[in-house]
Amino acid sequence: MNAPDLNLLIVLDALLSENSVARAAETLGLSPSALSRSLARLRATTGDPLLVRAGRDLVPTPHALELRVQVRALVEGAQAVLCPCKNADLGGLERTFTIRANEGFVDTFAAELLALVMETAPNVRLRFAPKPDKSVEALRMGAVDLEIGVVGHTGPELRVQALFRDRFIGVVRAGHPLAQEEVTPQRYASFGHISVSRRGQLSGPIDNVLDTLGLQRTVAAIVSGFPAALSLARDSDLIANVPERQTGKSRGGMFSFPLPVLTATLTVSQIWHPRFDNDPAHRWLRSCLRRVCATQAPSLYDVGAPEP
DNA sequence: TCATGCATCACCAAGTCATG
DNA sequence: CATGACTTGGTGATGCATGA
Repeated sequence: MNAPDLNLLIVLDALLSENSVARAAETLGLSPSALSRSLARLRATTGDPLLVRAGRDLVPTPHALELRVQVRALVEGAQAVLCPCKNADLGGLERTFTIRANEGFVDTFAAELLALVMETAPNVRLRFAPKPDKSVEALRMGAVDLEIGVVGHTGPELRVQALFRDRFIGVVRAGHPLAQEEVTPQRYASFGHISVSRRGQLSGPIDNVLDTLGLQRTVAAIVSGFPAALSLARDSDLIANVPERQTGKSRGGMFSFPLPVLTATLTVSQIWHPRFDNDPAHRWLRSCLRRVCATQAPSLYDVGAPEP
């Protein structure tokens, strides 16, 4: 039996990352011709064209797209095996971790997390990326190291670990008429609301609950993040509905109240790709996040799962 | 139409490995 | 140890697609 040349995996990984023979060659320090020949061997080995011409560019075949994530994980796994001690020395570790989290989480936890990280690994940088969407592709491709959020439709292979529970509360400006008396569902619904939605959705779970009570609220504004909602509420008579734990630092001087309608609590989790399961530096970062979240939300930190 | 960028092919050199 | 087959990567040439 002829064993396949495993070096071809590295070539395939570069090709599927760049979608270009020339750029992949540059990445690997080879000539375009040498890489083109490697691509020919890959085609012969897999029995699939893998990349086909589309005008001036190359585009991956469906089979290549299927292989992309697997090949990336294999190459990174091999690199981890061959350099196992590279990341074990946290004091000398130089690495940038990309954490995708909403602004509220960054406001609340980033400073303490950074302090904890710097204590052990002074050369590590944290990049907090916005959440334009909930695409799992960035986790799969390694563009994002950790995702922080409520688990939705994640990829089946992704690892999830609960960090803390949160709940939505209502927030209005100081001196708001709502703060003068008990907040009943009727009074709550009678004021204008600010909806937080990246996709610009007008209604959500709160509307469903109000609907069962025969009530309807008016959403006067839609914003993409919780800090923006609080800022708008501070200067208007609108009600912002935000998660309690992730907005603690931004609500100073405002009136906060439990929602007068029953809504589900949120479980905020850290989510990562299994390729990082055994990466010492990644494991350490996950433990730092758990520690910070446990410190900042001790009464709610009762959902933690053991680190795999 | 022509310049440019890109992938691929033909040919050559260097290294590896099996064989006598 | 010498030799030949095989593999891999480089150079240069070629063909194709695109945009000015």
